[in-house]
Amino acid sequence: MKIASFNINGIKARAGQLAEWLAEARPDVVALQEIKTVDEGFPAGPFEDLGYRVETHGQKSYNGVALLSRLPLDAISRGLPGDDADEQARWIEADVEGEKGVVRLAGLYLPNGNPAPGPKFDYKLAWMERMRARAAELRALEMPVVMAGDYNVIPTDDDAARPEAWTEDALARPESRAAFRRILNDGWRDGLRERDGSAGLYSFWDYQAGAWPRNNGIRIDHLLLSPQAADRLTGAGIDRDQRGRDKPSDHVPVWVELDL
DNA sequence: ATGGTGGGGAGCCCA
Repeated sequence: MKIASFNINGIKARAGQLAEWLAEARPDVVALQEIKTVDEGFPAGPFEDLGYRVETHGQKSYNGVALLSRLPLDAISRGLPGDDADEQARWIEADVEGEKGVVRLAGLYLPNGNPAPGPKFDYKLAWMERMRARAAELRALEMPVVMAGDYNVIPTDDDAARPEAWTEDALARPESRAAFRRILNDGWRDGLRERDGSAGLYSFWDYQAGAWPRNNGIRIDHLLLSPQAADRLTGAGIDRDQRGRDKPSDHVPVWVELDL
């Protein structure tokens, strides 16, 4: 089972590129972030034509996540538990039925948190603690679970071309890295790192200041695996070439392959 | 130090 994550930065602007990438890469299921539309505005047709079922958790203008799957989905749920007053659409879950077994998949768009310090940074850290609580519940299922998405966290200095430029940024501040490590330390594995190391592998290049031609990238899109998922890991990768296309997202797809 | 580029959707907010 090939599971991917892709922050498409606006599905309406990216439907064509996404459909072409799906036809080439043929992931079984994709977690999308920043669809930036309400559910009714999501252009599902092109993806359904490619055999994908579309499940959205949308929001007007900002955020919004979705799952696209050509395998059966079950037990779909929307929203990160732990704060009924939180209206930001950043979390969606489903069971994905593979040939050899079921994977619980969470697609997530973790808050950016800039400027830090400030209320947005406080929201990010509080959201990460809520995520940690949900992750603990998922891990207790003792089944293959994948949490895939834009984490907006640069885990270590190896995950940035210019780490010194990010030291004060919400993506790399010690509090953000510590919160990410706390989740990992509860028993999750970083799929990209697990496979063949990840130093110098990036998933995001800013639109500004020539970040892409200079390869001034960062790795902030991650797939965290429960132990039962990690035991089935057979491959992982980043589809870096997508960043060089016309009108690209500032993120590229990241993926893992599981024997399931 | 500053400003540089995008998406969404209608004047800025967000990244």
